[in-house]
Amino acid sequence: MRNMSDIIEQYLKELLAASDGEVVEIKRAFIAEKFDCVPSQLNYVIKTRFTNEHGYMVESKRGGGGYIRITKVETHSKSEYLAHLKNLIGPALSQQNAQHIVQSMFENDVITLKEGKIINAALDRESLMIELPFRDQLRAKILLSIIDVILYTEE
Amino acid sequence: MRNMSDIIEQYLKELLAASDGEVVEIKRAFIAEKFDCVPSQLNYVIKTRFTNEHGYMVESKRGGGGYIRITKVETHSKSEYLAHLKNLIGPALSQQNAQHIVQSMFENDVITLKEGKIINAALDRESLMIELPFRDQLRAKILLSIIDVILYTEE
DNA sequence: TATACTTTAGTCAAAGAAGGTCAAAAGAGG
DNA sequence: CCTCTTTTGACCTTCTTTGACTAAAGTATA
Repeated sequence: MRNMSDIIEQYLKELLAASDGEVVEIKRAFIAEKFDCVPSQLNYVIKTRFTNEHGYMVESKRGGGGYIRITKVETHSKSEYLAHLKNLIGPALSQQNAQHIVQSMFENDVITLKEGKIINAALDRESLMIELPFRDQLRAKILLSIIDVILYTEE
Repeated sequence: MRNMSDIIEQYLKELLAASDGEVVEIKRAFIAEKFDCVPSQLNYVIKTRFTNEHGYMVESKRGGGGYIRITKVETHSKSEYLAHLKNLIGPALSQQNAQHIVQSMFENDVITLKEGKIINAALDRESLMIELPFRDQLRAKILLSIIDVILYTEE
C-alpha cells in the first residue's frame, strides 16, 4: 500500500472487523507510536476516511484515560431520502418549511411522533429568540445536525 | 475502565444500586485509601459526575464521624422530575450541563437514546453558531421547550 | 464553659495526560 | 508546472491527578 494514511486506515478497519460490535477504541499516541508517525496523523486519517458519510461515528475524550472510539454504523435505507432533505434545507429555513420537513419525516417513518414534536420545539421561533435572517440560518443548522443524527443512529 | 475517576464513579454507582433507598454514605478517606488515591479525588469525582444535573444530591459532614452522602434524586413522577430539571436550567445553560441533563433524562427513562441524540444535536455549540453568552441563553430556551414537549406528550 | 486538639471534609490551583486544530512543507499525479 | 493529498509540528483545549491549605465538627481539658 502506498502511504501511511492508507496503512493506518487499513489497520483500523481490520481492528473493526475483528471486533464483534463493529467498534474500536484506540489511544491516539499509541497508534502513532506503532506506525512511527505524529499523533495528528490519526486525526487526518479519521477526518478523511472515517467520516459520517463513510458510515462511521467517531467519539473521543481528552485527558487522562483519553481515547478515540470509532464505530461502524450501517446507514439505513432511509439515507437517500434524508440526503434529499438535507439538500432541500440549504443555508436557511423558515419555520413553515421546517414543519413540513418534520411532518414528512414522520410520514416516512424516519421519526416518531414524539421525536417530531421534540424537533419542532427545538426549531420553533419562540425558542430561537434571535432576529431574522439569522434565525432561519440557525434553524437550518440545527435541523441539518439532527438529520445527521437520525442518519447515523441505529434504531 | 480507563482512569481512577471513572472507576470510582462506577464503584459509587454500584453501591447506590445495591442500596435499597438509592442512598449511599461513604467515608472520603476510606474510599481514597481503598483506591489508593488522594482524598480530594473523591471531591473531583462527585463534582464532575454526581451533580444535580446528573440527578444526584450530595450532603456531607466534617469532623469525627464525618461522611459524604450521595442520594439519587427520586424521580417521583415524570412531571415532578421534569419540573425539577426546568428549575436547574434557568436563563442560561452550558453545553456540558445540557449533556448532563440529557443523560439524566435518558437514565430516568424519560427519553430514548435516539431522542437524546437528537436533543444533543440541537443543543450542540456547532449547531448554535452564535456568540456567548447568547448561545447559552438560546440553549436554555430550546431545552426548556423540549422538556415541555416531553412533559405533554403521551408515549 | 471556653479553649485547645483531633478528625474529617472542602477548595483551589498547578502539574500531568490525553486528544484537537491548523497551516506550512513535502510528495504524488497529471 | 499545477493541483491535490499527505506529512509534520507548533500550539490549543479538555479532563484528571495531586497536594498544600482551609474549614468545620467532635472531643478532651482547664
